[in-house]
Amino acid sequence: MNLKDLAARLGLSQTTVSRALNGYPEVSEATRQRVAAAAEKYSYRPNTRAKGLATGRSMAIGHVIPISAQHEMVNPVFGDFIAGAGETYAAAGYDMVLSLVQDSQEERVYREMFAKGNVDGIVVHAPEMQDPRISLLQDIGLPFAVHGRASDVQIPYNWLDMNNKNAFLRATDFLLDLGHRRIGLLNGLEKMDFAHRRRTGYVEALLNRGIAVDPQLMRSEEMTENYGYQAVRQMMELPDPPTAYLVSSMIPAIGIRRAIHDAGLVMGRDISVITHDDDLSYLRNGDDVPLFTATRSSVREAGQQLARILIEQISNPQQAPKTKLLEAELTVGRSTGPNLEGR
Amino acid sequence: MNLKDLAARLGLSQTTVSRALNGYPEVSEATRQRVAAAAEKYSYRPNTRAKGLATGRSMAIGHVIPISAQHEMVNPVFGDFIAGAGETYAAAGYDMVLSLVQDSQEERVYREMFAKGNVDGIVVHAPEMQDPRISLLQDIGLPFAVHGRASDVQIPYNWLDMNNKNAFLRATDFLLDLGHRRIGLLNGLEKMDFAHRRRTGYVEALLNRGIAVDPQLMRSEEMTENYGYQAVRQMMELPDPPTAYLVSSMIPAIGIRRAIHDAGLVMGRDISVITHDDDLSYLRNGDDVPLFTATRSSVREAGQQLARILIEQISNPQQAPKTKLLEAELTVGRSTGPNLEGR
DNA sequence: TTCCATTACCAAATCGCTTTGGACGATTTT
DNA sequence: AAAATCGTCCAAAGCGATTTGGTAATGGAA
Repeated sequence: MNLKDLAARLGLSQTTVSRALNGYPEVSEATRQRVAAAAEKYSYRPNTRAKGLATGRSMAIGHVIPISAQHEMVNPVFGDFIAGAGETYAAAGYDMVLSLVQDSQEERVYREMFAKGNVDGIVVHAPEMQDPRISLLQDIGLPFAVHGRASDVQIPYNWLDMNNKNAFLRATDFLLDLGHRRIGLLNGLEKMDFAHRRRTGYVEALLNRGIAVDPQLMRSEEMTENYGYQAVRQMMELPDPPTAYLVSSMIPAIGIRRAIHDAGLVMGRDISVITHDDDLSYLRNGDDVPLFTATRSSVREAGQQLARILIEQISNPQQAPKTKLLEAELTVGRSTGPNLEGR
Repeated sequence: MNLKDLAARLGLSQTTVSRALNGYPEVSEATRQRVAAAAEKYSYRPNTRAKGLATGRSMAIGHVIPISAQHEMVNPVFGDFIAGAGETYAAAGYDMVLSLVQDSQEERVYREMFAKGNVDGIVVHAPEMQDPRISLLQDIGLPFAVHGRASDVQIPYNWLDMNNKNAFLRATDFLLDLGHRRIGLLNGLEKMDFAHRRRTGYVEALLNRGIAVDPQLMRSEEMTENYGYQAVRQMMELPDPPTAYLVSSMIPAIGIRRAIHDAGLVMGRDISVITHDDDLSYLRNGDDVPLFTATRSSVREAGQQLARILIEQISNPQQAPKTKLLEAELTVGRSTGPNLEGR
């Protein structure tokens, strides 16, 4: 059933039917009702491509998920983020189109998306410190919003970020207050902007108390379970091993827990752990009492809000870019306790 | 840059330019070269919507991800699956469009997708035993392929599944061979087809050896870490607790490990665990030696292959449906050992 | 030399929608 | 009573591609 058929069946012109369905005023209330009823009856839905061609808009938003050539890893956070974004899109009538792209090909893909015109805007995932994608998108003039920020990019753009620095500063403070002085940092890849900010918070907290930063206690890798395990095993071998660890995600935190257990120690008593918790749906941090002490910020909510920002930008292109900084909350679980060693 | 402009710049008609770019024979080799060069120079890309309108195809494939209203959980497997599918789509020139939908709304969404015509085919995720989506899609005549199967649906359709029954039969046999007689099953939700098949394999293996099936040892829930933990804690309280567990995914397996540790026991010595492992990129089962004994089958590869099946079906609509059954491999890790109790 | 394929191109129709620029009575204003 | 306004509707022109149904020029066969 297309517009032509529907109009014919109603004895009206396509113009009138189209206007009736799209809420234009130059249609009498009576015929509007009649049209709506018929559209319902025949379950008429305007063809997306035709509508897009006529309006110049595609009612779709692109998410380009970078796949690093070396690791071929999909960020586990991603599922929940798009679940959040998807809710917002659905409510606003947008589709979501996904491209998984080798990071070397990203520029080409963005340009193509624009040229082919199959999205009205783009969400940029996993920004690096000096991310070339931002100025690229600015140049080609495709509306976009970034999940995170790029520290070294100065032009204004839409972003939504968690206050990474503050979260890790507070977490480090919390450990320091418990008497810990040797604190291991298991960060994400250092080129990622969030990892850089987290390290900054950690370092600042230490320096505030006059504690030297020991490079041996800082690691930076892709956040797998095994990374958490191996890194802690190794740090435990140090002459003066950490009594506490700060880690960027629940997944390596689970690896840390394994390493602690394997060493015959008890997490929260012998060794403290704080993790960042993205509040993933399948990896809840305990149901009643949180398992890990954690800085928590829902990535799903981030998805919802960022989608909203982008949609606003699209429907109002000359609007100034919007930004939003979410604060993580520190929830105390059973993975932290006072430093029992010496002093 | 659109076709009209490009044609004008070349002093050719739109027809000829279009034909040159799409490889039709009625264009001289010389002009084809000239057109290709100009297209490259101006980085011309045909507008997707216009092309789609003209050809009647959208070059996009829909993935409808069901979100259960109660749990609001995104299946963790999903990220890796679409990473696999995405590779195939990219190579074949298809886009991927995602809809996250409350499961109550699924029928409406499928019908709309068809009516609006914004996908050429659909991948059905997480089929249940008697899944109404399959006959629905058959009815509305939209090509589709299912990741998994629906036991109670008899009509032929495209699917790709892992041999769930056989995997769990072999895993159970493996535990029985090690002398275990009390084996707990931590399954996924029983309404899901895969969970039903896995239980069938488990039950069959037990019955083959004349061992009675104890309902107290079988659980069926959404596969979170906490589920694994709680279920095992509870089963440990039984008068005659299991000496081994079989679990449907790595995530609850991690919870099981935690429960075992918390009880002061050692996994692989005091209690054996076998998990199914979807080979998720961020949750590898150990780097060198597998941590868990596991039945493994790459969900990413499943994505690749299922996408290929669907694309074939789309480009050749009267072709008979294709099916593919993947066998899981049983890899022995450090989570299993002989039953030390009694006998 | 005439006729017929073949080659290489083009004008215009088409896909299904939105939107522009009227048209035509009925009502209100002057 | 004539003019202006308003409320409803419509025909036709886009949007940017593909595709149908041609035409003119060339070369070989009859």
